[in-house]
Amino acid sequence: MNRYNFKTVESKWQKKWEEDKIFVSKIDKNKKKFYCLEMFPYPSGKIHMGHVRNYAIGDVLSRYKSLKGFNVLHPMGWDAFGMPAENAARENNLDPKDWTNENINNMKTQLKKLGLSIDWDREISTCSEDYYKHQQLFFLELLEKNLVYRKENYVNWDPVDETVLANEQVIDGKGWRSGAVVERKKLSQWFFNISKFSQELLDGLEKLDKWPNKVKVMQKNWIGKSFGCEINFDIEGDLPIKNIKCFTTRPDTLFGFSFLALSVDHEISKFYNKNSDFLKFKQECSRTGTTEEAIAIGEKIGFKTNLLATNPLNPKKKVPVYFANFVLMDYGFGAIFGCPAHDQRDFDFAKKYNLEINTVVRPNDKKDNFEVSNEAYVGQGTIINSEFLNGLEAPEKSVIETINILEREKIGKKKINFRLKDWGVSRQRYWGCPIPIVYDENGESLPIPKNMLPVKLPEKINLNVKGNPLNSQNEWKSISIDGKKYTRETDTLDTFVCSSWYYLRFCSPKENNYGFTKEEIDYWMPVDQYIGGVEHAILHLLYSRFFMRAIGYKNEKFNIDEPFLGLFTQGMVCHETYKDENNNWLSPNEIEIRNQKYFKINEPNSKVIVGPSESMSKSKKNVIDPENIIENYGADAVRLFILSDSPPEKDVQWSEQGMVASYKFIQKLWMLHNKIKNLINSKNNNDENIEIDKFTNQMITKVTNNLENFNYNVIVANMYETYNFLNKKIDKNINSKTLLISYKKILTIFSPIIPHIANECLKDLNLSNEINWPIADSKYLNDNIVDYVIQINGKKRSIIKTKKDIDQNSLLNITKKEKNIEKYLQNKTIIKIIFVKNKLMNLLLNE
RNA sequence: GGGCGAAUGGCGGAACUGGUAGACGCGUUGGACUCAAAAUCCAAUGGUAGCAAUACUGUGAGAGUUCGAUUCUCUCUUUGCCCA
Repeated sequence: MNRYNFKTVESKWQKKWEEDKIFVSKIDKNKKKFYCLEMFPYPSGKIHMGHVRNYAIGDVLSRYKSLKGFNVLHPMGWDAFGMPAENAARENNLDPKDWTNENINNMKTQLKKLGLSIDWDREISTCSEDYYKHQQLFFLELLEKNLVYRKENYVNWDPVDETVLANEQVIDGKGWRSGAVVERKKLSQWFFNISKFSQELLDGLEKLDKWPNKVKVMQKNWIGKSFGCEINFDIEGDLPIKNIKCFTTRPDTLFGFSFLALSVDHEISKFYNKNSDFLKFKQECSRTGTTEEAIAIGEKIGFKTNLLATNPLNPKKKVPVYFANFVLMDYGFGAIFGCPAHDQRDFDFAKKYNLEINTVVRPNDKKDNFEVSNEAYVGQGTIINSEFLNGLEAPEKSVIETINILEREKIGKKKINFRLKDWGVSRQRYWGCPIPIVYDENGESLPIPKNMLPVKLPEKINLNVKGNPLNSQNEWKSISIDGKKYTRETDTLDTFVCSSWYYLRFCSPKENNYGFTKEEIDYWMPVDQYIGGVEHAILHLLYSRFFMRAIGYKNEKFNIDEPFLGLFTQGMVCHETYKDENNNWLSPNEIEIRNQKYFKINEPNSKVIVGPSESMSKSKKNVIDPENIIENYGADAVRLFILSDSPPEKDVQWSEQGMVASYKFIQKLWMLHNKIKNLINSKNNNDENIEIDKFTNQMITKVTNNLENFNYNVIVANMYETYNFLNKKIDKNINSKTLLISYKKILTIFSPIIPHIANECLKDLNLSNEINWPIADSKYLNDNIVDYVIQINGKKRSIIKTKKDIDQNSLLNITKKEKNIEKYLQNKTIIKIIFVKNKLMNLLLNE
């Protein structure tokens, strides 16, 4: 018997699958389709353990569905545009395209070594012209449908790098790379009108019953529908301003109105553009962040104007108007009415500027003379001090009632507000999809004629310039259309645009005229199971859901609204963290463990501080490279381990010991296989061994259920159980025919997890043809002997093996003779019997 | 601060619709093989008491519903994620 050589076996099968085009998918209308998609990777250079886990999960599902007879689409591609390529290219004086393509080749080789059942014929890369030219056409289509527009917007501007920063690139108000203080700058940018679909995107969530609830809740909160009212406040003062509009969700607290606050970007600010105090104030505001969090924590500051606002419900009352740093132009109308007693931000502001704090809601357990003191009261209660609103239940009834009054008096209007803002898609970067727009000499924008697409990205250009490298490409920038000269748009599209429709492209990867064909998406779409990290729970998924609606908008031929029928979010791969005595991170391969003590390798006196297990990251050095692991232990063992230790939706701890155990288990399977093979070849004709049939059929049921519910870690346990069972039984005399039939089924049900060795074993016994997912035979599922749990007063006292479907009295008679039960029954009477058929009998005795 | 989850041996985790808690793996301990070690194999392994049969106890804490609760309800504690 030879030792199992995973290297030869795995590469043999991977080669065979590729040569036989096993995973190449074609439309087959006689078969039910199954579209399994994992989030495609960014080609950073190497795969990491997170990829291994993600793709292992998807591969198990794909292989299972194939065996079940589905026509499976399981493609892979590359999210290949984006900043890392541009940065890496700049640092190493390379071309982003070369860098990216090299990484793709490298990662593809690595992925192939995992033995994934991927249809590589459908491979796509978002940075290839073949892909982005269709995206440019989509852009123009959306523009025609008025779903794309251009507007001025504030961005985080790094004055040293002369570049726009994403929010997460601003750290403590400074650029992540240059360290320069970030400024707010107004830039003209392109926007997708996602907010047009706010309500639809919210309603669509209801249908997604195969999505994790938490993701739906996150999306719902992100869309942030709120019910309220816009109110027009009359203004008096030294400016030609008659009124200001505010949005509020709490119009019922209007009698507590004590100031009106404006965003520094409010249109009224134009009257203060020459006021140096105001400009100074504005500067100060831009320093405190604009995130909602920064506003909640930060100090509330204001700039007082000479304007007065009138309370529409109480016209005698006039209150000051301020500019304030906690009012955002993005929300409502960039103006709020301040009610300090019932909003904490307003409260902080009022305290600072000595403004009135008028209580208008009391908690239900307080009296009408209740007054807010140390903090705003935002809970439920009853309206007080508000004339005709007094006594209303707040906020439910009082809000509706107040809106009715305001509408009747023509002071305000009911309004639904969404937190979801339009999607800014302009990026001042080179390595992205060019926006197919040109400008005439007046700066008016014009779409590029469709027959002039694609707008190709210029290649091999100098990236070591400040700002967007495309800006200095004068030759590329100038273009003539119908003899007239224009300048190209130099912004490129956010990479989220690329990933908003790639799943359509997988249906028609080679189609040249359009992003997809109707026939192909009608067959394959929607994605039946989408698998990826929860970090994309909001943006990527929301943008994709929007993009389908946008393509389908005013387009009768396209009627997909939800691209992903099922969603599964897998957990992260974690590892312990290590530091030396100087607080420097250490990587796991700088560590050795002896007698449960940690040292630096070859330094027995060194100190290593073991930190908590955290998700693998380069910065903490707690990274395990999949390439080495696959090399040392093989793909089957890695797949087995990465799926074994935790449920797929939860984080998993990487453990070297666990990895070794999985490797050893693969070896043990091979030894068991050889034992089984010998037995089968011995042509043993003993009586059929029912036990093995029973076990196999019950296992089929278990594994099938576990697959359907993503309990992949339990399937690994089922595999060990099966091994333990067979390893024990195999020494006895078993009918070789029965064994062969069961063994084939067993290998089949575990093959999605460990495809190489499973196929090798099947092949070794000439079982390779016609492999289908086995169906459990119900005659083996229902035992005619069952274990009855016998309880006395609710406590388990015995287990009785008996015939199935026995009646209560017969069971009671058997029970009474049971040795361990007799003693409990002495001198007691049974006052009640609870009898659960084929499960349990509980005897209640008097005391 | 708000929303959504989670809490089970030394560790990772099982337990179908309320019905044998701890499957399976890791680790640990003991044994076999070996001159020895590694590897492998066998056995034990929630806690307490006991030679044992067995008994008591036990799923973050406290209550409740129930013949019966890891599972359902309420309160609390800790913790994770998301939004702030």
